[in-house]
Amino acid sequence: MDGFQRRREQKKQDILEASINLFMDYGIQKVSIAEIAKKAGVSQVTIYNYFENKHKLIHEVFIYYVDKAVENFEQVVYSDVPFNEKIKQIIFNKKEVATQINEEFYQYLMKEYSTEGNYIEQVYQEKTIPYFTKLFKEGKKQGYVNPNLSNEAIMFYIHMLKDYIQREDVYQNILPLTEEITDIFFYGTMGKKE
Amino acid sequence: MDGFQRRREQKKQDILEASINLFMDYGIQKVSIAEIAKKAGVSQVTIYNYFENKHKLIHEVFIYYVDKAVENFEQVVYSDVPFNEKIKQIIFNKKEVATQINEEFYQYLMKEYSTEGNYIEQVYQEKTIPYFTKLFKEGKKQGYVNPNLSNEAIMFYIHMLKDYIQREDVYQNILPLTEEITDIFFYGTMGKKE
Amino acid sequence: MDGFQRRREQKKQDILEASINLFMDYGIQKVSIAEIAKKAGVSQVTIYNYFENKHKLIHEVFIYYVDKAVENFEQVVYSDVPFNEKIKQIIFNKKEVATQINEEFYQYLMKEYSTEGNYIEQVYQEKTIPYFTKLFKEGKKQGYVNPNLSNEAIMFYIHMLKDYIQREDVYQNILPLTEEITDIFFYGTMGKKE
Amino acid sequence: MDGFQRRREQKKQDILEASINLFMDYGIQKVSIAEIAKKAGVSQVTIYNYFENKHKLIHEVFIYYVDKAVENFEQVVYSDVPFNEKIKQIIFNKKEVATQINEEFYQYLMKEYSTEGNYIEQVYQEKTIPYFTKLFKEGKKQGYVNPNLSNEAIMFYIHMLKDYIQREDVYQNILPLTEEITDIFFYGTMGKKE
DNA sequence: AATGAATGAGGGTTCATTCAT
DNA sequence: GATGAATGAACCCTCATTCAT
Repeated sequence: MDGFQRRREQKKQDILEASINLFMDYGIQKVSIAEIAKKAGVSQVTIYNYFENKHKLIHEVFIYYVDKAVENFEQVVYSDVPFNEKIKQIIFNKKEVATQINEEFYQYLMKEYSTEGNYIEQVYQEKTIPYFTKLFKEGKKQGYVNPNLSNEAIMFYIHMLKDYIQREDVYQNILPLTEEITDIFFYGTMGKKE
Repeated sequence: MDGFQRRREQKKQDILEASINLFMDYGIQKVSIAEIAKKAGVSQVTIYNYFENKHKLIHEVFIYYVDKAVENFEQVVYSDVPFNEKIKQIIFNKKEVATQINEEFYQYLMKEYSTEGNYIEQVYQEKTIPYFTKLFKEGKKQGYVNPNLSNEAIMFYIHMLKDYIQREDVYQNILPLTEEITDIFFYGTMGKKE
Repeated sequence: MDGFQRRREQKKQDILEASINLFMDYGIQKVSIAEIAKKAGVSQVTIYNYFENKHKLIHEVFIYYVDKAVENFEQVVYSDVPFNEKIKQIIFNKKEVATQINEEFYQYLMKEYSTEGNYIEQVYQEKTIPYFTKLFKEGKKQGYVNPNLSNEAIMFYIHMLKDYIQREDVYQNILPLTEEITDIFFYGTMGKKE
Repeated sequence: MDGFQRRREQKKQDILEASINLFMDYGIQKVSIAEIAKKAGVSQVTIYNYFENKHKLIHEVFIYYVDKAVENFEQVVYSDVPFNEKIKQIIFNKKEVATQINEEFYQYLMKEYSTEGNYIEQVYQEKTIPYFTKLFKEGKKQGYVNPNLSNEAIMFYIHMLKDYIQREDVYQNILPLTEEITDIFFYGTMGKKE
């Protein structure tokens, strides 16, 4: 990649990063192209040169985000720590984008167009589910997961925890509860067997 | 309340109902005053006569929504069924608005202004927490809740489940998992003690 | 029609008139909604309140224009003057909009959308052609039209003359040639039979 | 002309050809510099290197077009066929650009600036009119043109026919009428003398 | 109190043109 | 001389809000 290419790629990254940050802070619809342009330090038209229109930009931000999330997930799954540690990391590692998508993102895209849903579905089938399967097999072997439970149900719980905790308004308040929350995840409200 | 008053009150209700429905379906920002007016069968200006501006309208919709939710919650708590049934009802009774607010609502209001947060906080302190406390005491007595767990942690789980399941895109897919999900809530991923 | 209705109708007319004048002078694409608004003495948004979008406005201007033209044509056909006089009037009466549409109008609409074409076609079948038929029968009886000629060919000539002469840049220059032009129409370049 | 010069000249031609084709198909205003650049296989800036700005480009396209038209006209006039054949060729030979300019071209340039008008006027005085004079003298000698008619009037007819028939929307529909149309041109609506 | 009509401000997008390499 | 990248200005359109009746 020559200098031109590299600078072009860099600028694209800048715009994507500016977008993602603003979207996270203010939601998608509230953020205008003008704002993104300002934050990325380019003119509005430059954004159009790279992304054609706002929806295409959102789409690429979305892909960028999903890919980063999956990559992150992969790393944790293949890391060398016990099962319960992995779960904790998956659930609580904020900013290290999630296996599940931020709600407004998701809902926005689901309602407006369906292409994005396909991408998510595909990534899901090809990557997320296999990782989870591997993970749960491990969990069962280590005795953390009841073999009678379906993978779906556990995945649901993990997604939910991860997604919910990611919420700006939630994260702040539950940090002191981290231990208890993981405990409930493993042992339920009834508590540990002795 | 005389005829005038009553008709006035009725119209206000109509507007609130129209608003809440549209907000749920399309999100707050996508819904224009014109659309609300049309759905409520009044002119735009009438909305302004009752609510001053869009933000005030949202605010009142919000109050309306929270009050309804709390009322609902109260009923379940005081109903005559075992603890685990109550929990199931709280978590899975869709449409019977929640103890927790729809995310976009919340985020929107949190970001824009802080007044609403105070109201929620107040309702929380005065109503929601006491109900939960009563509920958990019951749960502990019936053996469903480990006495060592803090109320906060359990409330966190209930809120999360309720809120997450309320999501349009989620609800459809997890209905068959209902039983398993409640099981995990009570017994954790490790499963029942025998 | 009450005062409200009348004023509304009046304003709509104002906008249509402003549009048609500007379109005639500068072409359709060069004219912005802002300019029309200014000329009609209303705000841009008012135009949108009446016409939804620019294309719909153009469409209505178009209908307005075609209808006026046909009406005009009808009057001439049913008037009480000899055939050759009628032809002269049809061809040379400028501003009294034509049986045929201004080119840019036509081309623009033909290219962009096809609905308008249908309307023209319809008016053509239902009104213009019958009037022409009547007119030519008269012309043949009065000896101005060779019975061997098809109506289509004569209509072509009339349309052409009318349309061409309507052109801003042409009209000015051919006024002194009026007589000769009508002569050529009736007698050809070869000239009168004696 | 050396290699450099020649390649330069070639590129200019490419741009002019690309422009003229696009202008004919979509009208002047609808065609962007970007589109021309793409069709000509050069960068936008290259166009600016050759033509300074869009208006200058249009101007040169215009000259190019007029010159080609006159050249074409000249060929027909000096060809070795009878008068009526020449007329037919002038009028119906589509694509072989005309003695008269395409309307949008003309109107656009007339309205925007006046320089182009001068060029046309000049070509007109120096070339077109002399050719026509020669042509009509021939026509009169061969008995096709009434000697009492002014050259202006006949020129008007020819221009009009040529220009009108060039129109995309017209050309398609009048092909079957070719014979009749030429007949009317020579003999008028009253028909041939016997 | 209620409405139809009107508007200023702002958003997404396009385009002729210039900058930097 | 040629290009990819960048831009200011303008355009169509929407929306919360106000005016006039």
